[in-house]
Amino acid sequence: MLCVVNTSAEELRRIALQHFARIGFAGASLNAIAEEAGLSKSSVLYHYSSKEALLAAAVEPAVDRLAEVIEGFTRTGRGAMDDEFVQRFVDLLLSHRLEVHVFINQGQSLADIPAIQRANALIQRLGDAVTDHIPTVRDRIRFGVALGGAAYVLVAAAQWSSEPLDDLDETRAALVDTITTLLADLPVSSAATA
Amino acid sequence: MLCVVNTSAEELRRIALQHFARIGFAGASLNAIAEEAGLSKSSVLYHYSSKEALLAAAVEPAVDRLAEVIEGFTRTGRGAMDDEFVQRFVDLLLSHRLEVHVFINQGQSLADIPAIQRANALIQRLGDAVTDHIPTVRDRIRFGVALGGAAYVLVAAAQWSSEPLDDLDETRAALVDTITTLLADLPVSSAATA
DNA sequence: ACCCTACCTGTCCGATCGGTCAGATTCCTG
DNA sequence: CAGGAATCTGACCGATCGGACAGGTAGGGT
Repeated sequence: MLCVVNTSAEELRRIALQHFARIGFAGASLNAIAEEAGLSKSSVLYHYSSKEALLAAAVEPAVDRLAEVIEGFTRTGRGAMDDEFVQRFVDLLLSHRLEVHVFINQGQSLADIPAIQRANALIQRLGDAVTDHIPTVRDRIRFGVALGGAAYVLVAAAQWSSEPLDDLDETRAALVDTITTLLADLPVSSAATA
Repeated sequence: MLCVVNTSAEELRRIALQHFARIGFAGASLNAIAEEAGLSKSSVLYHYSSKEALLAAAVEPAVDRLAEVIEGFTRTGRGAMDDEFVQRFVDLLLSHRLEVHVFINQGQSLADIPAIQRANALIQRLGDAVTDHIPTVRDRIRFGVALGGAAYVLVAAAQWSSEPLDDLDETRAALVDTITTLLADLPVSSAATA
């Protein structure tokens, strides 16, 4: 026990996250995860008491970051739809795209897992805040396309392209630019492009 | 055999599609699908020879439509990024959002199924066409956010909201408007907003 | 009446699932 | 060196998976 953070546990978390994102939580098997990590299924269940615990450990850091971002948005009210929120959101996607992909696409079927439940509540809160501030269907869809599309692009890039993020800074800038463009006309984003 | 299209088979297709979209193909069980349809697992395997065949039947019509839309886009070349393509795409999403959700999010893990393979090839072809016509990373991401975001919004609406599409016409108009806005600056869409 | 087809079912099978447990191995610490 | 915690493993369990198979039932055409 020399390491502060166990290397096997951390590698398992990484591999498991890829499996959960690729074939879904229900479809992923502890055996396959263990095999890719060079361990046995028993060793996986030694580091994480259950499959659900493994999922929780895999997504929890991302949920914490999401909580910070969304809380920073809802706390300051409607004036918060500025460049800072967009940049925080894009950075969250860039550093935790697999986790976001998991609780975006499997959030409903995994609602009984506390960590996922927390993520669902956060997204729900963001949606409610948007619904309150943005009255028209058009603007609400614009908001959804902006944030959802950004999330999709990163996941799709990871799926269909061999080298998705070779130019990370340019990708980040392009995402911020795109979202800002879509949110510029929204009533809630008076200071967006200023 | 009075019906031209078997009612049980069609209802199974519908229910199975919901299960595949919600918990993934690997996680969905024939038992659960059969139970929701009021049948036994054996009856499911009578109408569809295997689980994969059920998936293929569930997504195949949507893949056919996708082929038409993408073929119409790539055939006419770069000038095709007009309102007509956007409208066709939005209509495809509105009428087949569950199917699109399936082969967008599980296309890689289900690549050995012919129908999914066909969908993957189509999306790949669309991506290649975009990559050829759109040189800069910024514009490519803009394109991905537009189409991916539109797909995401409909799926997310189905997941988080109880009544997602009460105002279908307005939703359609808003999606077309949003995508057109994002694609207006792209070099390939000279006739987009004209 | 007959059969034939469509439709549905229960039973059984091998494989795999997540999870438990007892024991082996390693490795730091005193 | 001794000992104890940390790590890892194989054997095993009940449950469930997709699928094969034989049989049962209802209806329509001859």
